[in-house]
Amino acid sequence: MTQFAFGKCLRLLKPSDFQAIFNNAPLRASHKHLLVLARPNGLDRPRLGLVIAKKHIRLAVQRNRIKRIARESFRIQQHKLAGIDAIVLARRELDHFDNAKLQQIFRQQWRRISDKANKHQQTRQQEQTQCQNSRLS
RNA sequence: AGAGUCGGCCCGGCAGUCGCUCCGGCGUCAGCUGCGCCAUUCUCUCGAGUGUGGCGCGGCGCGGUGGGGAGGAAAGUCCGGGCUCCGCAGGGCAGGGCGCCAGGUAAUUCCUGGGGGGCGUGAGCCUACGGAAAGUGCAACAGAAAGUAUACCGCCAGACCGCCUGCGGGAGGUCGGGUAAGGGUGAAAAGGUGCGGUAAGAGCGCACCGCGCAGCUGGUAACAGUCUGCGGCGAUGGUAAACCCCGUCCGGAGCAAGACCAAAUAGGAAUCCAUUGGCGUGGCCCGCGCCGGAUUCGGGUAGGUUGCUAGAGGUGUGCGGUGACGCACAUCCCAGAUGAAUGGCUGUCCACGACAGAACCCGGCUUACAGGCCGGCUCUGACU
RNA sequence: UGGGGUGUAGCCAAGCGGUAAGGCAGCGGGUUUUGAUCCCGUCAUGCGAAGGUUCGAAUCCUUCCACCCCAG
Repeated sequence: MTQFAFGKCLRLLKPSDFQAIFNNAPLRASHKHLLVLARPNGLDRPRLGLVIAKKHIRLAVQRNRIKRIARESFRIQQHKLAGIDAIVLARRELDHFDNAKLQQIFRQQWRRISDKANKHQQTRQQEQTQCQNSRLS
């Protein structure tokens, strides 16, 4: 089952990678205890970054747990998110959910991101075709 | 059996499946890259540069495979070290820590053993426990008086004043005295109990207890004593987590320390000479560095590599020691990430799983915490 | 991860061994026809929490808790 691997090429590794998404994130999915920012990266694979602040999630054990669940969920869903860079930001009280509930929340957010990504791509294609049409006419 | 106390150990187990990270070894048809050799193209200053191809070796990546992968507190950062840089970490001042004694240790404010004091029937537990006769200070309010102690009420005899009288004296007032037994205040008022003593009282005297000083004995010492002698004890009140004194220890920063490779960008950097002045450096001074002159060419931001885990290491046995611990031998290698791994899901078993996540490494302390296992000892009850 | 700092009423704060100033806000009353101004009074069960030293602690000591700042 090699297609579900989650190596270093599927993660955001540099501060510049993170900064690029914070500066321009056309795809957003918000939840009461969670925020996902994303943008197309022009690659054939998705990449994930995690920002779990100590200010919001106090205990290191809880921060680790949230990161594990987020990565696991991303790993399962990676084929629906191809070509997208995503950052997950934790908000306050995200550690109040158990593992099953967290997985459910993440699955929901990934679906919303992939839907928006498809729509975004369509609109861009439409814009391009419109441009071409207008130029033709 | 119940209650208690001290010490040691464990931190869900098993199976399946999908992942992460490090290490070893294997493969690599195709991918990226370094080095060497060979062949060859072009250039010319004719033995160098450049391009292409082949072979070999290596690295990255990829694919199998084997193995390792959080804690007793990984936490708080309260102490102590190692390590690294600041020239050496040296002298003085300032500042700070510690504080019964002896030992252990790399070191400590830690640990072990001992002493004093307190708690408990006991096993045991707790203990910032040097000095107040070096000096300075503090004690609000209350109280007569709060440190060279003190006379408010009271008690006592005396002198004087007038009053009553059964002429013995009695009650009252004033005056200057005696007194620390009694009352009252306070957190605290300066030995206790008893007998004697006295005008009333008082270590004023005596007995016992307590206290102080000196000696002797025991102990390395702290200290102890049915020991001896001396002192009536207003000697020497409390407070040093008040200043302080005495003894003892401490240079400063911290792996984001530091070292190396290096796009970009800027014009400086290194060595030697000079040491008056200016600037800088750990809190300050001594000290040290820079600014000046001469000579020589490299410098180091993004990013990467390293530091980075074999250590005051674990386990076992023997020996020394009351013990902390030390010595010897054998044996084992047991996380090393870096946008940051050590996990998800399913099934199953049970005592239904607490507190909680390594970030340079150790030794302690403190705080959080569901439960389980083992051993020593004490008390109470029953039976033999 | 390392280094440093701060907690006193709803807010801003002084005090740093002897019964917690002051200002703003709030509440009650007075002045005024009413309001503003002004005047008077009131508001901390105890100084982030728990122990300890002391006769006495916001203050001194110890251990915790919360918040903030600095360094890639």
